[in-house]
Amino acid sequence: MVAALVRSTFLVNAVYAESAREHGLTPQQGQLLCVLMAQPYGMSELGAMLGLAKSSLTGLVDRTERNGLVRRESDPRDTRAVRVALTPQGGGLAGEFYAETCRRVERLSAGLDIAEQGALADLLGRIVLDNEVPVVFMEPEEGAPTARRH
Amino acid sequence: MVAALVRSTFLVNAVYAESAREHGLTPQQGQLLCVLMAQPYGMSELGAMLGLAKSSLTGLVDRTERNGLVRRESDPRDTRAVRVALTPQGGGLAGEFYAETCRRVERLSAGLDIAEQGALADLLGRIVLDNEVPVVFMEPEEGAPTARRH
DNA sequence: CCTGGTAGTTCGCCTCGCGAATTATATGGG
DNA sequence: CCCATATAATTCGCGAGGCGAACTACCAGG
Repeated sequence: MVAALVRSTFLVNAVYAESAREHGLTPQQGQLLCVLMAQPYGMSELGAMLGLAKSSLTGLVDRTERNGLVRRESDPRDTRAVRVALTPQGGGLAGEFYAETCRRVERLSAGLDIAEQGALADLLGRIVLDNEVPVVFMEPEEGAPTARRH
Repeated sequence: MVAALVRSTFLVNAVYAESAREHGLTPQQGQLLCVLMAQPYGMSELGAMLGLAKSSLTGLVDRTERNGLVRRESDPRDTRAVRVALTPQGGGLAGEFYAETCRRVERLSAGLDIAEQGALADLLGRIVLDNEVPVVFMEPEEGAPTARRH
């Protein structure tokens, strides 16, 4: 089991990275865009979600901002804080990247029938829930009652 | 399904990276050690297996060698070539890292019963097989199916 | 106020990954 | 036998990514 999980991880990683590359993104920048599709977040929140140190986040947002995909907005409630939001361009790219990545990941399981895909989704979904994985790649609103807000 | 797969990928990644870190390894160096547990390989073979460009491999092996975990041996059959092998120290560390990582990944699925773990292993195993084997179906470029070059 | 916590940034250091150019060796055809 | 070409690795320069420590600016509670 472990081996299959780890190997599928490398497989999905490779697919994710390639999809990002073809959209002119690094995997990290792609991940950032996907997280921000839901809503803007502060730097600290992003750091927690992506599992990065604050200083790493600063650099990532810097580079992504330099590419025009993301914008730092000042938080009216707290002068210190910053809200990172998608620019229109970033939003468009995020949508395309997300959709294309989904298509490719879906293609990986083309050898499974519908029931098996459902079973896989259920099992992995439970692992993800049990381990409290941050929402780095959200569900587009399929039937999974995975209501977890922050 | 896609979302659960992607999110579990990030989860396993994080576990892998943390296990590596606690063994004094980067994830890449850990991966290199794990590959070499089976047998020594040439640089080109390693590049294909890990999905890295030659120049990236040189650096990775340099750093890992500098840490005393790996050794370049000259190939008697081909003076140009090099065989990368684990040092005794590297072999020991590889074993520990591998075992500990397995333990942690296993722990991720602690919420599933034995039958469910079996089902998950089966489904993921099929995905891995379906997508990793087909060296067959490839023609447009020089690219291999699982190791993507450009 | 001032004091302690919080939000982000900056800095220096390293790892990683790539492509292009380079070196050295193999090998096959003429 | 020799040269042309292919192959195995390395080197170089560049940029992305990640970290911890130190720093700045601001919030809040007393």
